[in-house]
Amino acid sequence: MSRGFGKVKMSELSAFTGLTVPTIKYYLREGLVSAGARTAVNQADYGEDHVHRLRLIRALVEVGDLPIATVGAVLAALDDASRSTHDVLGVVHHALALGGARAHPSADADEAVAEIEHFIAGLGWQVAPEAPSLRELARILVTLRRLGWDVTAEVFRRYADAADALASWELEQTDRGGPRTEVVEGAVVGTVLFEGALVALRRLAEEHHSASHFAPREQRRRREPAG
Amino acid sequence: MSRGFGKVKMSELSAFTGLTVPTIKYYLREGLVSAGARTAVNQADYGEDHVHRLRLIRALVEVGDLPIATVGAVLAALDDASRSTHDVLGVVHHALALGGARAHPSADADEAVAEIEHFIAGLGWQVAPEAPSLRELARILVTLRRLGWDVTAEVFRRYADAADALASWELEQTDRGGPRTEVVEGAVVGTVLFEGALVALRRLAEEHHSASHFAPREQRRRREPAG
DNA sequence: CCGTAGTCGATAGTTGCACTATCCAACAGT
DNA sequence: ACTGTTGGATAGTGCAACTATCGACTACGG
Repeated sequence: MSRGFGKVKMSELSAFTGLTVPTIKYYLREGLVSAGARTAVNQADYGEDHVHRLRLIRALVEVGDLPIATVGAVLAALDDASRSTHDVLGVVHHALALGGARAHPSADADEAVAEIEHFIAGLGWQVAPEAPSLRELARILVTLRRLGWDVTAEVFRRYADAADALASWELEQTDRGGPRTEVVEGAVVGTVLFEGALVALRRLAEEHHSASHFAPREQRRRREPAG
Repeated sequence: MSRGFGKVKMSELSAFTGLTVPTIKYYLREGLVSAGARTAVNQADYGEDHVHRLRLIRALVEVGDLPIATVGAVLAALDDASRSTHDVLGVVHHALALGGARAHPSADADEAVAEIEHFIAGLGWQVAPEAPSLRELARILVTLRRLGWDVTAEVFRRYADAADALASWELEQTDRGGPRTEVVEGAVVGTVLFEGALVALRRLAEEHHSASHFAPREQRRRREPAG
C-alpha cells in the first residue's frame, strides 16, 4: 500500500487516478472526498488517502454501478466510526438495490413478498423484513409468473444454497482484527466487487454449458452478436 | 398462458401491461413490438402475443436493467429463427455486460485478461475469447489490486465452482424439446431473471451471516440506513 | 346522425444524472 | 515578470427513457 508519496497536488491526484481535474472537483463538491490541506487561498495538498478514496469511488461506481449520490451515502457510513460493520453492510445492500426500485403495489406483489419471506425464514436466515432484496426477489417471482412460468419460491432453492455457502465462506475470510476502517472497507469492497465477479462467472459458466448442451456435436459455428 | 382474449385494443394493451399508451407507442416506434393488425387508418388490433411481448420487455428492462436499444437487439435475435439458442444466449450475455464498458487499455489490464483467461481455461470452461465477462473479471481483478488487495485470479475459485454447478443444473432444466421460440425465450428469461435472483439471494445471505459474524451476541440494535 | 372518446403518426419537450466547460482571481515556481 | 495551476462558482452538455401535444380521422353509444 503505502508508497512513499505523502503530498500530492490536484494535478497529480488526477494523474494517479485517471480522473480529470473537473471530475475530482465535482466529487469534492459532492462531498465524496474531503478537501485537501490548504497551503494558500488557492492551493491545497492532498494525501495518499485521497488517492485511495478516489479509487474506491471509481470501484463502487464502475463495478457496483452505484449512482454518485449513493456512493456518497456509503462513504458517509464508512466514515462514521459509530457504525458497526454490519450496519455499513446494510447501507451497502440498500445502496446496491436501487435501480429496480419503484414497483406499484398490487395483490400479486404482496402475496409474493409473503411467500418469499416464508421461504427465506425456512432457510433459517434472519434478515430485516425491510431488506430491499426481499422485495426484489418477490418482484422476480411475480415477473416469472406473468411470463407464464408456473413456479413457487422453491425455484430459488438451488441458488439460495449456493449463496448461503458463498456468503458464509466470504464472511469468514474478513479478518475481524485490524483497524475498523480496514475491516469495514474490506467488507464493502468484497460485497460489491465479488458480486460483480460472481455474475461474470455465472455468465461464463452458462456460455460453456450452453455450448455443450445446445450444440452437443461439433457444429459450433461462430456468429457475431447483433449491435 | 392462453387466456381467451384474441383481440386487444391499444387501451387494453395498456391496461393489461400497466404501461401507458405513450410508452407502448414508443416501443412500437423503436421496433420492440410489431405493429398490430390494421383495421382502419387509425385503428389496429393487437393479440395476446403483444401483451406477452410487452411483459417480456419490462422483465428485461426492470430485472435485467437493459437499455431499450439493447432489449431491441435481444428481441431481434429471439425473433430470428436462424439463430440457435446458444447464439441467442450469446447476444444476451453480450447485452447484459454493457454498463461497465469503456476501460482504457493499460499494461495492468492486458496482463489481468491473460491471467483470467488462463484461470478460466484451467477450469475446463470453453468460452469465446471475446466474451465481455472475461474483460469484466479482469477489470475487477485490477480494481482489487489498485485498492491494495494482494490477490490472484485464484480468489475467484470458490465463486467459479458455485457458478459452474448452478449453470450446469440450470441448463439441464431447460427442456430441449418444444417449439424453438419457447425454448429460446425460456433460456433468455432464465439467464436474466435468475441472475437477479442469485444476486438478491447473495445479499440476503450476506446480511444473515454478517449479523452472526460481526455481532455474535445479542447487541444487534437497528439503525436506519442513511439516505 | 352526432358527439365524445380513442387512435395513429409525428415531433417536440421533460427529467435525471454525471459530468464538462468556462471564468476569474490568486498565487507558485523559475 | 511570466507562465501555468488551483480553488470556487456557475452554466452547459449529452444521453436515455420516456411524456406531452397536435392534427387528422374513426368507432361506438345513444
